[in-house]
Amino acid sequence: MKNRTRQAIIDAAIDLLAGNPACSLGDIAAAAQVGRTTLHRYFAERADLLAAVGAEGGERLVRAATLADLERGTGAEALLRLCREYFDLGSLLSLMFSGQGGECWDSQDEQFLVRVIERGHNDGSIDPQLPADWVLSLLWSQLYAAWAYLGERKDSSRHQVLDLLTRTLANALAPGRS
Amino acid sequence: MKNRTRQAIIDAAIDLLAGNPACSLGDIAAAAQVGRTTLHRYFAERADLLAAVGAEGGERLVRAATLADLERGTGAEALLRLCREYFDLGSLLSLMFSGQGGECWDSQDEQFLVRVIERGHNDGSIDPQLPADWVLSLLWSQLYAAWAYLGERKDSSRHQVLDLLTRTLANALAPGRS
DNA sequence: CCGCGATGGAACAACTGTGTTCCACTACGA
DNA sequence: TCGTAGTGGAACACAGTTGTTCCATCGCGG
Repeated sequence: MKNRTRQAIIDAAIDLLAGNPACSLGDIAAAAQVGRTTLHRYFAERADLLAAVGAEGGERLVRAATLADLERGTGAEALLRLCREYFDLGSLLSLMFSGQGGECWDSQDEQFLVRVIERGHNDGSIDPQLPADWVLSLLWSQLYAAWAYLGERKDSSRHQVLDLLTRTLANALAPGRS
Repeated sequence: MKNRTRQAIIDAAIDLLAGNPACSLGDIAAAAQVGRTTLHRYFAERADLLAAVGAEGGERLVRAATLADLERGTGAEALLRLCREYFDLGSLLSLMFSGQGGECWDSQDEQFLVRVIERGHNDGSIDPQLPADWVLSLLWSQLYAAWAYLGERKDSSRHQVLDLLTRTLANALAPGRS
């Protein structure tokens, strides 16, 4: 099963690189339960593996965005649905946030999200005083915070943390009560 | 001026480590406009430099917390003042957030902040449904987001970004409008 | 049973970062 | 002028990572 092995390597790479972007290929190979030789057989250079990880990450992001059905409801509702889908991406979040997210983040996708936020500006569900790119920064940083929070405190359930995340994010984006 | 050199090295280390926690000592020495030999003369091992950076970071954090005068006003007001002070710490934020913040983060300081947040729970300025440690995660993640946002978009002024940060953080912490 | 694809291990050279030693240079005060 | 503290450069050995080559092993279908 060639694809099997390839996928195992990419999955392990995502997990390890999320925690330590400078981790060695030997560590990744070990985590994937694969010899370092085999890893090099699939990805000749480190850069090749990073590219594959970036591509995989990009796919997962697009898939999550599709699942979120961003056209439906108000801008804020769509963004919160996206937030829930992204939260399920797990350690990929750390990789996008701390690592070189530029590798897999398509500016086309970003433009799409900006339009969703602007929809929220117009329908009154997102404070128009918050620029769209600031809202995106906020989304990513809170996603990362929630993921890290879940990792540190094993006693809180995934659902509880997701609830905190959506509550604070929704509040942060809501227009003032004036 | 021995202290002069030492401080230049630490400052350069904070700036460079914030961007790349795995950067080489040679890079840090160059950024500090100091020979690598001199760097090793002040900090025999890499760990020694990291410890000094941690100590410096801890001092700056405590100083910022003191300036914020956390005993005054409601819990939320105190936290927002702290946020403003922390924002001025600049690249140190990245180091605390992405890097091994555990090096300089004193659990005693953390307990103090937890009490401030609990004060906010009691005086009605912070949503009691948000656990104190989640509020802290939120504070750090939004601080980091704001700092990164400012770094990417040189056209937005420090004041504008700080305004966005305090607005969204204040909203996120506010109790529900029910 | 044989061949073949996939794999893992061992060994290697090249490179980078680290820590050390030694020597030369400069500034400054006695 | 001399001595000394602070510094920088060159060179070295050492360790870890990387990329490569070669060979041995395992499973499976012909």
